[in-house]
Amino acid sequence: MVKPPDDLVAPASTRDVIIAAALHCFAEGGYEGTSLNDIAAAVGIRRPSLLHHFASKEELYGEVFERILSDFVGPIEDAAAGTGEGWARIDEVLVTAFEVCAANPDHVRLLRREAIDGGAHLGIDLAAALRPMFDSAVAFLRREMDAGRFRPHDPSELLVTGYGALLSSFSDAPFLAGLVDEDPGSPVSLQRRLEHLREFLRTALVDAPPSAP
Amino acid sequence: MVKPPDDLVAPASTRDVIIAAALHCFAEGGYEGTSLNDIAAAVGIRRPSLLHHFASKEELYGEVFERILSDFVGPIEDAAAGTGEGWARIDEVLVTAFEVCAANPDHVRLLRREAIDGGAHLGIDLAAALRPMFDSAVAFLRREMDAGRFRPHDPSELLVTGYGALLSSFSDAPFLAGLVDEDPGSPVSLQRRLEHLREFLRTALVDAPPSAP
DNA sequence: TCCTACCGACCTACTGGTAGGTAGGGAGAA
DNA sequence: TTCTCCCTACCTACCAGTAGGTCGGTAGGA
Repeated sequence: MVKPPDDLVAPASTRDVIIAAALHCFAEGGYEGTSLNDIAAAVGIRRPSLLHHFASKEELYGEVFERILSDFVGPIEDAAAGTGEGWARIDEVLVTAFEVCAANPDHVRLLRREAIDGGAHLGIDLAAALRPMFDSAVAFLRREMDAGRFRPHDPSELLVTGYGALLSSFSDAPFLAGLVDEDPGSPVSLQRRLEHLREFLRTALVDAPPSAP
Repeated sequence: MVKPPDDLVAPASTRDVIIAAALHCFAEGGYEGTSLNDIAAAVGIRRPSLLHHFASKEELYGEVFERILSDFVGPIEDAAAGTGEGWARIDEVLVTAFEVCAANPDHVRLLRREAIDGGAHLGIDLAAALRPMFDSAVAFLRREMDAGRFRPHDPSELLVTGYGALLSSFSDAPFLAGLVDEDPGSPVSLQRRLEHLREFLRTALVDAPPSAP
């Protein structure tokens, strides 16, 4: 439970290696589709050794999710905690969120799996964890719309739309790769996707495009 | 493989009942998270009886997916096969797709699961099945943009965005229900969501809103 | 008399988890 | 220094439970 302070000294503790391997396996195959043997094999140890570090599969999954919330959702929350106004603020959060997603595709996939399973899978209440960020985003959007800086939309609908548009291109990447003749994870593809999302959202939100041809 | 003609006579053949139950179970728990016992219990028979109708779990899953493609993707393809022009055509497809999703939330969830798993899970190549529709949609969008009826966007990026925005609100419904204080499946909620998607897409695509206040 | 639909009993493989044991490193005492 | 003690990390062997799938048999309608 309590993290020992030797985390600072050890370069990569076995626990961390296990969590990283488990995150990848769970993202790949889901909770039910991943056996403790799979994870142990990825680490290079036997299952009982793995269970020496984590009391149960469920507990391991919980820690994996803590990791996701801290090093994936965290940076996005930080960016969202800014104080900017208007489109610039949205843009900053969008770019940050996109970069975090691009840097951690496994995180996105597992997050998505959890969302599909209801977000309250195993002692995890994803919605409750994300709700503060969601609510403040709604408040921000409403304020900006009232101030006339954004076109009027339903703020929470808008967020759901953005959420879906952003996450889907990462969580469904292997599928989408079969629709377009390109690796969605390639730099050029990512760059194009980000620019599209920014331009698309800006067009929908801001009254007049600043420099449309 | 070949559907027997007695489908026409029987009001609901055991096969169909099994497929329907399996679709629900798979949507709920995923392929790995669903046992044949679960499905058999939902139907009201024993596992061996179920395996009398389908040779294996994998074959059953395949037939479930055929069902999804035929009675879920099919109607959307039909709507997309129209000959309209400009926003009206997009709108028609969007509304149809939305209604199909709303009427078959299990289908959406299972489709989403499959997309996350890569779309080529068990002899199913989802991307290949959807690709013709996708390609013709890209061609349509490109044509309309070239004709100046839509703002310029990358057509395939636009489709991915729309795909994500539309499907996510259904596939992640149980999670999103925890973000907003409302059942996303309620009629009023669905209506608002659809109107938002239409308005949002129209704003982004069409140069000037036809009747903005 | 078949044939279809169904069932109980059984099989093997694998699941999460436990029991018990061992190698090795550090601390302390002689 | 060396012997002992203990603790951590890991192992093999095993457990009960459940997975998908097979076998042999039966009830009942055509």
